[in-house]
Amino acid sequence: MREDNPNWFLRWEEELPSPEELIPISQTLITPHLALAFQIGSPNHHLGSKRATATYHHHQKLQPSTTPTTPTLTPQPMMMNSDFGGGDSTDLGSGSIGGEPARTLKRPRLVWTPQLHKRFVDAVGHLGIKNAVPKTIMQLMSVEGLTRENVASHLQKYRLYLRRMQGGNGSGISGGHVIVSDSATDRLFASSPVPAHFLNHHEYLMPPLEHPYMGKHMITQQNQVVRNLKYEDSEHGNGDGGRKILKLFPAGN
DNA sequence: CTAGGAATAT
DNA sequence: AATATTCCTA
Repeated sequence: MREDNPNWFLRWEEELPSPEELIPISQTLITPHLALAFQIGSPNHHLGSKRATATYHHHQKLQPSTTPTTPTLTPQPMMMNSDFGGGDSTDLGSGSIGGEPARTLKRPRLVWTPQLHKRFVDAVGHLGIKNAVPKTIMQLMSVEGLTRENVASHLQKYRLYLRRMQGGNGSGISGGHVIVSDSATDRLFASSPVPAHFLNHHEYLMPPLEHPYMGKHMITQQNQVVRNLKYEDSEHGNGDGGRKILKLFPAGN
């Protein structure tokens, strides 16, 4: 029962409760509008204590691994499970009531799943260092609902991770495989191969691979669904189903 | 005014 | 620890 067990993930996975068992608690019990109107931040009570078994708020649509037809990304802790017939229609804050999109409503904390992170790394890897900035990354990832801030924050962390790795490890990078993986913090980051550009102190070199998608839809808004991206898929620790356009939560719009 | 990035805050 | 928000600068 160690975390260093290479199978911990699988084991953990098997013990995951069925989705039905963990979706009941949700912030969607209250429509975004009502919540806003009544100034109810979130159904989450802020326990002044320290240890509070975080009750996951809000759920997402299920993502059948064998059915990549529904590339709805799940920001929630749940990856491909066994069989699960398309259980969707769990409209999150899609309260399209009145016609006023529940903007100004606090989005739930984004959970960077390995899948999401993979997209992130892919994007960063394909953009050069020069172009790997929050906005661009966000656009390339084309995850609906993902904000620039989300990416910026993650990018900051990611860079710290890379730095830590350059300094205290010389024989880290070998064709894209890093061997250092210690802190739990690094687990997520370690789940995706690190693009060489960021590790090698390449000052400023690295011809940014132009994507046919880039430069096309330079939308300043994040509510736009961009084109399909073709991502290479290398299965590593996570069982990845399919990837296309990911969707976080049907909030805005 | 927009956006990146480090520093803080939760 | 993981994300979010704030603050400063380009």
